[in-house]
Amino acid sequence: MAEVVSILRLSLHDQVAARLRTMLIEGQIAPGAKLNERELCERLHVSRTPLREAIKLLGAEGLVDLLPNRGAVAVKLTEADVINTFEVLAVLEGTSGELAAQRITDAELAEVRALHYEMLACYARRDLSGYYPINASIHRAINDAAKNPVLTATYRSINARVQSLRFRTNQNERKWKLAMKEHGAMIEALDAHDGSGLRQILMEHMHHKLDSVLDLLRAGEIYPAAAKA
Amino acid sequence: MAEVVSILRLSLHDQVAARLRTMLIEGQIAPGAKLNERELCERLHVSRTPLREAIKLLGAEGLVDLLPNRGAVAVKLTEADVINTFEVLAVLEGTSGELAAQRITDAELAEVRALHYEMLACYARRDLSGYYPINASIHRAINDAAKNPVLTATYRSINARVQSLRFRTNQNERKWKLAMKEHGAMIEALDAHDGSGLRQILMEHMHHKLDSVLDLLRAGEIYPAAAKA
DNA sequence: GCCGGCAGTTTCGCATGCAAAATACAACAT
DNA sequence: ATGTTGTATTTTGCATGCGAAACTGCCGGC
Repeated sequence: MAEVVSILRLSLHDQVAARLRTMLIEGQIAPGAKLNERELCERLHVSRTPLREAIKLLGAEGLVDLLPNRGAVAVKLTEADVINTFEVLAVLEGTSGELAAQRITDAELAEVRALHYEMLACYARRDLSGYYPINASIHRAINDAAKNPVLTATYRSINARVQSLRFRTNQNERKWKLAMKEHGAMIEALDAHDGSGLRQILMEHMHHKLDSVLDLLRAGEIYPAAAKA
Repeated sequence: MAEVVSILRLSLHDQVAARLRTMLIEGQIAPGAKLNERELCERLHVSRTPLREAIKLLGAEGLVDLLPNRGAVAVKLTEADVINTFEVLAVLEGTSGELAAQRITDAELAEVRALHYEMLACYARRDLSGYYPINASIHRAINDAAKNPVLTATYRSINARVQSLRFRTNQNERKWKLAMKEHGAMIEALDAHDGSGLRQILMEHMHHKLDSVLDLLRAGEIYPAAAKA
């Protein structure tokens, strides 16, 4: 009945996986919640086969836990999980930076710089909703400049697991200002093609982000009692 | 009719995935080969549903390429793919070492040392088939000592993609000797809890391994014409 | 002689049906 | 009242069926 958008140049299970991923990241499916097949079938207007295939995919991506004969639940990260995940993310992000500083082209650098200024504009206006996507674009651009698809894919996949948390951290003024300072240093390091410098900056940047996320977690704003399913 | 081993405490699609993974890694399914559903169904004595779910999983793991409406093919890594993969692996392995040096317990260290001597014994006898699993155990032990399950899982997953290549590199004497020397340095670094030192050693170790694999690739012993599907 | 279109066959993707496992609930015994 | 057990319902897992897309070989046109 509803508007069935039918750009069927993508296989159904991929579309389903994408929708579920969004729902998980945006918290429409709460952490720890059970993924009921029948219910999701109705909500997404698909049959169980493609849905099950999509769920298997998300399981491999680490967004849901697959319990044998008991279905799937949205992962509920413990504090330790978050710390471990960020530990890996920091390394990957740092590596991206190191390689990007060595391999970035002038055109790419110009684009990163442009995005940087756009982001500063949002910061000046304290426009959070404009800020987020631009910030993400910058990090993606650096990642791309590293010219290593394996690295990019790995980072994306692991990042997706904590994206729902990162999504919700509302910058306080002090941290936001610090982040902007760090971003300025990133541009300088890229300019100088200073790999190890950029590496350091990005790893620190990620550690600060971890702090924000942990604050949020400890405040219990995500879910009251943190215990892994 | 055949002996259907039925330790059905594991879901079928997981068993299928495990078997396929082994077949891919050991080269029973050649790189670039098409995975025919019906054929595999018969060979593995399962129906298409669990098989398809398993294939989706391997797709997410990066062991097969999923072509929409055209099934799946075993990945055929180009030289660039291999280089990119090892670039990431080197970083992850290096990070494992860095963290392990900081976090390893005395008991774990003792075990690594024991494995190290076992490996040296195999080297002295030039016993390759004994050498490989012990070598793998050492790297796994270091990985575990890093106490970061996310890191371990990520490493495992990416490593699986090139495992089939690593499997086949037959050490020449010079490289083998060098590897032993590096392994000695690893133990020293672990002993000294020298994180950045171990990190360096492991990254170099991986780069040497990359060289071996690339030699093999260029010699065309894996597949004649290297071209990604 | 070569290229483009057209059936036949194969292979894939999705829907559905059925059986087994897990869960929920209730009645019973202690 | 509580713990236990037996039963009903839900939910998952696997098999199969059907429609559609892609590959094969062939024929005719240029």
